[in-house]
Amino acid sequence: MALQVFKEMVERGIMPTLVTYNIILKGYFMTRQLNEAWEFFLEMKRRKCEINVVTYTTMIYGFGVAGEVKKSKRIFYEMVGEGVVPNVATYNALVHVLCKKDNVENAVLVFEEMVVKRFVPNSVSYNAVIRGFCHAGEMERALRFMARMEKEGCQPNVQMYNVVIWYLCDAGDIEKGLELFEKMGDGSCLPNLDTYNVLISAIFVRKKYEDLMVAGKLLLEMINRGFLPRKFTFNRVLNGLVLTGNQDFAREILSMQSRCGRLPRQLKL
DNA sequence: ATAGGGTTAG
Repeated sequence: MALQVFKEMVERGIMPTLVTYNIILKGYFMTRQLNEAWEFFLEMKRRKCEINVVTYTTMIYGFGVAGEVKKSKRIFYEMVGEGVVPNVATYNALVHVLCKKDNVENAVLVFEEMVVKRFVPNSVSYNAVIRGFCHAGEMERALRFMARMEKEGCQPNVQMYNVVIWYLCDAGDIEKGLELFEKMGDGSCLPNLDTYNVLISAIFVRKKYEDLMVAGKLLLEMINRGFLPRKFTFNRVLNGLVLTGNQDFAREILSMQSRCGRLPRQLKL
């Protein structure tokens, strides 16, 4: 369809620019037509297009996410050889690809190479590596990178916090998850509904009686901050409190219902 | 102008 329009453009004498070509190239990757993408790239070269950093970044990312890491790397080096200078987006694409389809160690090498070459990593760069560490179960290094990110003036966003908190809890370390959660409170990044759901759910995965008061505290806090818990979450925490002998706390949370318009229907105490 | 991130919970 896009190609149809492209043809029409040419027929009507509108000359496609490099931007046109780059968009079409990305289209091939989005429809997983790798061979067509490669052929189109060669055609661009044949037509003496001034292939730029966007073209190469599209190629590196496109082949990489499709699992063709070697090709991705080869294109990166070819680009440098052709005198096209990579930028932060190019490095980010490669780092992302290595995290997802290769391994974190190689991704970190590229990340550090980027820093050595005086490129300033941005939140996208940190996001990729931190997720890579989480996925590899390297939570200590994920946390260290998060600290480094902040030190460099990149404030992690809620989604970033949620991911790391989730992986910490998933590794059974709810304490570390809560620690990170507390850090959000005094920063410029406030927890959202997902943050609370992730933490409360983790408490029910671990099933420790002592944790239930924490779950209750979180539920109360989220309601106070205007986040509406799902019926499932609400009932489950209240049930848990009752079963662990914390009726008073359960009642206190229930009394919130009068103040908040439409809390989920409560259970009978 | 076009490229790089993101879903984690019953």
